[in-house]
Amino acid sequence: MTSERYNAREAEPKWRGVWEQKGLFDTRNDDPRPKYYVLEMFPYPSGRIHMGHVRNYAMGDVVARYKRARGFNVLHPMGWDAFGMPAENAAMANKTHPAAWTYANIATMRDQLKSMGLSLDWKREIATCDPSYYKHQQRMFLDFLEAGLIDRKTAKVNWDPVDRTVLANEQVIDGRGWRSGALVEQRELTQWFFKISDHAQDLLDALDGLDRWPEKVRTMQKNWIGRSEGLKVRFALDPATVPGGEGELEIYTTRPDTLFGAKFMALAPDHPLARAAAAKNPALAAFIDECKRMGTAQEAIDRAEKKGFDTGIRAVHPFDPSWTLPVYVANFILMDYGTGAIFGCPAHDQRDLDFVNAYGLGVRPVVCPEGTEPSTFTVTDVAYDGEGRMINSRFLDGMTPAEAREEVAKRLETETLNGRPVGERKVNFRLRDWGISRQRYWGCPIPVIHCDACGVVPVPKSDLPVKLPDDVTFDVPGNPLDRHPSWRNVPCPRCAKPARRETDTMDTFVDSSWYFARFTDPWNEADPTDPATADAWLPVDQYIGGIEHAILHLLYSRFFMRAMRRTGHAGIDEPFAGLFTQGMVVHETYRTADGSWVSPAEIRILSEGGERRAQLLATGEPVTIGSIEKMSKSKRNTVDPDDIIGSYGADTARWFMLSDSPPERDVIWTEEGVQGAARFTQRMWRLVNDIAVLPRAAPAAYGPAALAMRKAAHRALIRTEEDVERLRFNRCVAHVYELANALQAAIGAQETACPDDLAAALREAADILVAIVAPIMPHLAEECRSALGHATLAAETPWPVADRSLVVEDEITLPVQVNGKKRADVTVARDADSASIEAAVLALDAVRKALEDRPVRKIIVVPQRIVNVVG
RNA sequence: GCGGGCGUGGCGGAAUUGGUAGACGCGCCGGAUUUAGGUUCCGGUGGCGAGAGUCGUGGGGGUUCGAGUCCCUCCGCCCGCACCA
Repeated sequence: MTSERYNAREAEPKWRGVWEQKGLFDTRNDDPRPKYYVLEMFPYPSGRIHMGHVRNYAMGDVVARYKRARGFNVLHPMGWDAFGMPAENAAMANKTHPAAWTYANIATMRDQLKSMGLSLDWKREIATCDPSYYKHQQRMFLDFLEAGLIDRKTAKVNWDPVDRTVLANEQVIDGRGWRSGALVEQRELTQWFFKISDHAQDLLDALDGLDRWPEKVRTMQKNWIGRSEGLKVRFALDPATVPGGEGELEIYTTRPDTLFGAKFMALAPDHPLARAAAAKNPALAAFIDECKRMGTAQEAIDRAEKKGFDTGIRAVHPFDPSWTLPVYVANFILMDYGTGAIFGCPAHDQRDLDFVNAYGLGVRPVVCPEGTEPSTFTVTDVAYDGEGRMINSRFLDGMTPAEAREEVAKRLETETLNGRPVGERKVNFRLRDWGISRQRYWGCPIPVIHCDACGVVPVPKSDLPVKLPDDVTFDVPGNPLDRHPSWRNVPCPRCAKPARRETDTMDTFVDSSWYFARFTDPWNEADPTDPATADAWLPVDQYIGGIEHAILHLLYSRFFMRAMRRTGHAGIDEPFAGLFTQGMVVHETYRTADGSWVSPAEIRILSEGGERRAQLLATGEPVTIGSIEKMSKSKRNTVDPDDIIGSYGADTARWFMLSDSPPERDVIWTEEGVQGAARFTQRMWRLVNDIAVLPRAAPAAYGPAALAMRKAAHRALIRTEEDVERLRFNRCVAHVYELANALQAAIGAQETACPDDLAAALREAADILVAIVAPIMPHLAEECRSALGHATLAAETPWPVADRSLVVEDEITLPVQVNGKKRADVTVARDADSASIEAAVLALDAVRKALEDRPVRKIIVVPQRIVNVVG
């Protein structure tokens, strides 16, 4: 009976030292055991770790430690997503260098992560801002360029006026830059693009094979890729109405079945035909200008009402030369989707309906819902986009829309205009190419040189890396590389004449698109990967991170893996076989009377008669308890992991993080919850010490109490296995509590000396308890294992072998229902047949009473489950 | 508007996937130990009822011997995408 408390502050560093000294978590590539690669999304070195990191890395560490105990060769590495804007902002604000700021943050955060007791292979640590990393990224850029995976083109791009850089479509959220929050403008710039859209179909198809990804993420990617099947249709233009002899207008539609409901054509404001018409029509030109002004901000586009301008051009209906349609320029048509032109069918498209209602162009329904009389079917304010039968559509009448689509496609494919088919089937994707050029300093330089004579010349691979110059300043806005002559001006590698380096750097999402592959062989100086080693480790078996990367990082990585395969750096397509997206850490918010936010560390919670109140620690001033929100600096509702680890220990923080809330949901951080977790560490320690003093024995047989103990232990073991495999950590925690409760009850029930059989059962149960706690609270597990007299470390102890025969009961107690309501229990032999169970059930007083003399109509016996008597 | 998810005690959540609703934790109530306790231990804790019971998983309906779980319908909340032709 020990009265000594478990001292996490002393024990935790001690055990970490032992693990490190024995190199327990260093992973060898030549280890013959089956591999398991578990990876958490690597952090941006922002300064200090936050509770979100603690949650993320605690989850990954449980998986890593569990799989290691199960005999896998586990790869569990850590690195730093170290390029990016905040380092430049810090450099501007503090007159430091981005590298100095970044590496200092890395040093701090590495220590913090180490204090969590994570079983990481630190020998594989990488930082993306290190030339030893980005050198290989530049090499792959050149390989991709050779393989035709990269394009340089002028395109309308998203320009962030605050960060003064280009953003990818994926980085524009609600029309604003994902970092700066500034309204994004559209600009024409020459940029480097990864041709991700060439892989759209493959990226879409392969989603079906990612069965260990959350359905939600797959759906989001599916929608983002945005495949649609349709028809390109070329409309002849009435020669009398065109500005400059244009003969035709090509549109894209997914609803060719509604062609007989067409009421107008519409062009994007920057469509060539619109420009040509505007050249001769000042009013139209003014309208287009107005659209463009609106168009600079994505958000304005979303809110703008439907506006159009009649160009006076008439388009000829493909099925009727005598039928012409007005051609409008409209503000809701996008130049970069389809062909930048549409035909409008108001009856069956809400947008088109709004448009004709504004311009008085009329509506003609061509699809009639089943059960509605065609002659009375009208569309006024709400477009009908459902199924039905074709009407008002000549040779299509009576068909379903699907049949009509096929019929129209068939006819238009064979019809010709100017010697080419009028219609052409076309699959369209919403996914655009990935623009990677950024006008920033703190990123991976794009390894090309611009020569007036030779054009774009790749930097010879032997000259890599193209290192960032150190001597830069951030006192003026813009890209310091642009104004660094000695770095920028270089001879052309091809003709040796004066030339200029590319001063754009790569989007930081490029850095994170292959780091998981680099971890497989981070020491390789010659190549980005050793393909055989990469293929042996990849795909990542379990990837864990936030849902915010559902599209950006995960889609880019999937593309990059394919590109690496094409260029011989790996042999697989999909980087992440299993993906888990964890929830956020949230906390109550607090405000003083004047409305300013107060941090949890500054207040005291008082509870009186079930009412919770808060007051300021310093002054006693009352504080309002507000809603539960994501931890954020602005609302000051953060809790510093250092403080928690300092006062309670890493194990308590890890334990609480994984208790209660399912890992995919948000977890509410509460002081009471942490204290509960801390209480359990002490309880576990006492329990283990109580058992450690019991005699060691090898009993010949186990009595009922000992057997019950063994059953409880093996049941907890089996359930924990199931739940760790499915990442249901909250249930794992519950199993631990249940076993601890059972152990405590068994010890408490002993009034005299503990018999040998029970002592042995308790020791076995304690070992199992330590084993199932170990992945979550690894330091405490070591201390307990040592107290129980074992010489080996918990971290290198194989997972206990569950005895499944123990959890199979000889006798089982079945609930007995009468007409669906539980009235009794019946205990029968496990393999009792239905007839004997029925007899036993009918003999029960409670059953006879519940039946109230009604005859038994039926008895349902569900083996091992339940009995229901129907009377 | 389109797509996805969710709704269970005072709170976080379990429920073997159609089979005893509320595991486990937090909180709360009572008792014991303690000079004291923000320690530890024991007991209790969905509502109503003295009790046998009875009601109960957002509301209503259905399928079934049996529904938190399946179907229909309504209500509420959350997330993602959004003029994509």
